Amino acid sequence: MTTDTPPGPPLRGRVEKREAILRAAQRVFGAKGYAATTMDDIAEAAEVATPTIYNHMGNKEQLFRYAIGAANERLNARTLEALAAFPADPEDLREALLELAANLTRCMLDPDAWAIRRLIYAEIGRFPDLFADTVNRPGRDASLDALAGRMAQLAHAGRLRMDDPARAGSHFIALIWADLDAESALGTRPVPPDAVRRTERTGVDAFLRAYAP
Amino acid sequence: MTTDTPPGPPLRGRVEKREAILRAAQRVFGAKGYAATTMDDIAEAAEVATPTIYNHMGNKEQLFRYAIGAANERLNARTLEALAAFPADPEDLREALLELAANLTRCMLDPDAWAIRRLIYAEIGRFPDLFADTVNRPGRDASLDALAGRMAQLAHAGRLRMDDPARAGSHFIALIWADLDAESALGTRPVPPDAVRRTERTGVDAFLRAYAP
Amino acid sequence: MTTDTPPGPPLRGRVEKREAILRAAQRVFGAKGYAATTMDDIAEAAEVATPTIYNHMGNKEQLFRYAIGAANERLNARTLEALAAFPADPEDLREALLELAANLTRCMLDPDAWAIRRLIYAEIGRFPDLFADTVNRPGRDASLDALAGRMAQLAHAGRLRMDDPARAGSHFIALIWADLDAESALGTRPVPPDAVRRTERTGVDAFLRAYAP
Amino acid sequence: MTTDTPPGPPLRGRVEKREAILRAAQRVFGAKGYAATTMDDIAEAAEVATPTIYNHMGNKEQLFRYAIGAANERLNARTLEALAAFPADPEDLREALLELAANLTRCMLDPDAWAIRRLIYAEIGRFPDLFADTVNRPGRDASLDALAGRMAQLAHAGRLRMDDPARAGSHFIALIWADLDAESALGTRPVPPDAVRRTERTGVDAFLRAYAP
DNA sequence: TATGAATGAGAATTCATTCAT
DNA sequence: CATGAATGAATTCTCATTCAT
Repeated sequence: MTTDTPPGPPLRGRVEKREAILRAAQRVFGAKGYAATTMDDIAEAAEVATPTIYNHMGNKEQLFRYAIGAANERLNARTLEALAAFPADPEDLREALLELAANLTRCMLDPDAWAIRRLIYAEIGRFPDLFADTVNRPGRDASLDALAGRMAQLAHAGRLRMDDPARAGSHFIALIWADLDAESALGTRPVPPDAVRRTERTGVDAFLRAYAP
Repeated sequence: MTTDTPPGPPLRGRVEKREAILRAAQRVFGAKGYAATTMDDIAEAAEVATPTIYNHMGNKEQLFRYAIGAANERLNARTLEALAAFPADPEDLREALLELAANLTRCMLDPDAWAIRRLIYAEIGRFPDLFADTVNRPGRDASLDALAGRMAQLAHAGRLRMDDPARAGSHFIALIWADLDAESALGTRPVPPDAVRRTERTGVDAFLRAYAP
Repeated sequence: MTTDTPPGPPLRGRVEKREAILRAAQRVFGAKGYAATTMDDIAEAAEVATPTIYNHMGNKEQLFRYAIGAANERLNARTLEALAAFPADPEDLREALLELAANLTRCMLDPDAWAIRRLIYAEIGRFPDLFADTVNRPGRDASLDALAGRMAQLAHAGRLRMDDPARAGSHFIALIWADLDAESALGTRPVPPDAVRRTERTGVDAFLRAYAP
Repeated sequence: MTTDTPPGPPLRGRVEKREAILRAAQRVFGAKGYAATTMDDIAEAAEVATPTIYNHMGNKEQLFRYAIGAANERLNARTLEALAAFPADPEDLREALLELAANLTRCMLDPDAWAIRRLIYAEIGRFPDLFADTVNRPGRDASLDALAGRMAQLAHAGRLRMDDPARAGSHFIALIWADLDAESALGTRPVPPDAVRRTERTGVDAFLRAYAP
């Protein structure tokens, strides 16, 4: 075949290299923060020459945005998955909520999730739109909406009682998370599984006391 | 009289210089993050020559620790104050909890508090002991202990019912804070006061439903 | 049929590509100087891929030489043309010299000519042979020789009086050019036509006073 | 005298360092051009650490402007000196003009002068104001004004005849310079002294023929 | 003690050039 | 041949830190 300009994504060539760069960037940025991470660090981690990063990503800031965006997408997908697994009309509500809580804390305690969260906290000053555009909008909002939907279903089914399903969702998250952030020293210290379980259980129970009909 | 501070805004004595450096460091670190802040930035903000900072603080890392420590102390004092203001045996429990909630969120939404929180999130990777030694131990723990004490008092007085006062305190904080972090875009966006009030109110009410006898 | 040149302004054949590269190189080198010009700049201006330049021209230095050479050739041709247009035995000598002066200054004030002149000034340090081999020899020398020939003719015809026709030619050029270089800010500022005319006229008149019999 | 600056010229003070940097910059820029000169080159030539250059000069462009400005000043001073040495009412006009011519060509053929001239030609594209602000205004204009003044004096004394002294000055310069630029290959090749003398002499003679009363 | 000046060690980014197709 | 991708080697500029006063 002659060359008939391969149609499709304009970004051509070694897609694998692009992927490797993004993965490496997530890893290194997550470990060292934005400013302390050098492009050479990432190049080395990705096993690529430094200029290759510039060819693919433009500059450090762009790379950061791409990396955050990609990581966030991955993480949000897992959160939505956890929510999707929640049964429409659970037989044992407490049991179902406990499992949901376990799934959610697992997502939130994941080292990658912590890394991203720390990065966003750290850099929101210099990337003010990052939170709104990249993180909150497509990620957190979607998850909270989905959770609110579940809450509304439960209310409609008479299993819970609430005025504002979105608020109930927030409260659910707040209660099962409680002070796990402090316990894990912002993700830098593993939390013993039974401490997590206990936090989830007491959270779910408080939630049920507050929202059971 | 030792120091005859020359009139006007001019050069200060010894201790005042140290104070000025610490204040400047809190301000600049808080605004730009650790790595993006230069010693010259701080020197300029403190109206001091750069080597003076080294004379007083040793090096950048030390300065950071001192600055975080000082800021944290100030912030914690205010939190403890808020807790101390809680009446021992409130007449109207809901009213008292609402006021406590308002005091606590005021502390937590304070721009300085956000700046410190962001810094700690950002740098905990490179200052692993910072959280444990400087922040959590003398600060958060004290506050949570004080709150737990209040909860225990209320339980003992039969106003609330709970197994674990510390946990109840965590739940209280969690509920009145709910998603104020997202609402304020991690402290980079002001939250309308009535949104804060609503969050506090729904939080307090959920708490009361969960913990009232 | 090997090439099925896609329609539009598309890829050219072999020689046209070489031409396009040379033209682009003259343009870009002329605008930005040697060191500040990147091969990618030229590739983009020539609508060619960068390696194609290497295929055709070897390397940056070679390309520079080729480009300077080609531009110089073009410019010199125009100068020689102007000289050729000078009548062998002009009726009105002053008129004829004025026209010659106008033709020559037009060549010398041409933006392309300025660009090349600036380039040569700039790079003669790093391309010492450039001036001798590429510019002076086939270009300037030829023009000055031709001008000297004209002068000799005029002397022989008794219209002018001189010892050294080459020197007279230099003086002619010098006088009609006078400080047009400064007036045009080395070619970066247009000179009003009547200022040019005045310079030519006063130059020609001084020349005639100096060289008329 | 407190400080007896350690022996030799090794460690300098403050102003001396600035001077050394400027001298080195003139030398290196003059030899290699703006873009091809690195700050490290200059630092090495000045026996200074690279950041010291930034402390003193800001950045490369600033340094270039300072260097050009300083060199230009020096050169112009010498040109004005040459003009000042011209006698108010010379006994032998031709002799005086020959001496002036010799002084002027000496200034103009000076390697430093050539270096600056080449730099300005080279960089006027990227420093459009350089010529107008730094070079032409305080330098060339002053010299040409002074020369025009001399011409006017000579005209007033009846030694020369002219309409426009400034133009006569330009013509003088043009004639005594003639094609010395080409002869010296833009300053990269020494011109034998007697070739210079001959150019001056023929120039002065042509000038006298054109402007003698 | 406080400071203006100096510097060694990087860091982001660019560029001429070469592969592999 | 032409080209998209890749890279080693700079280059400008910054910064924490130290001297010398």
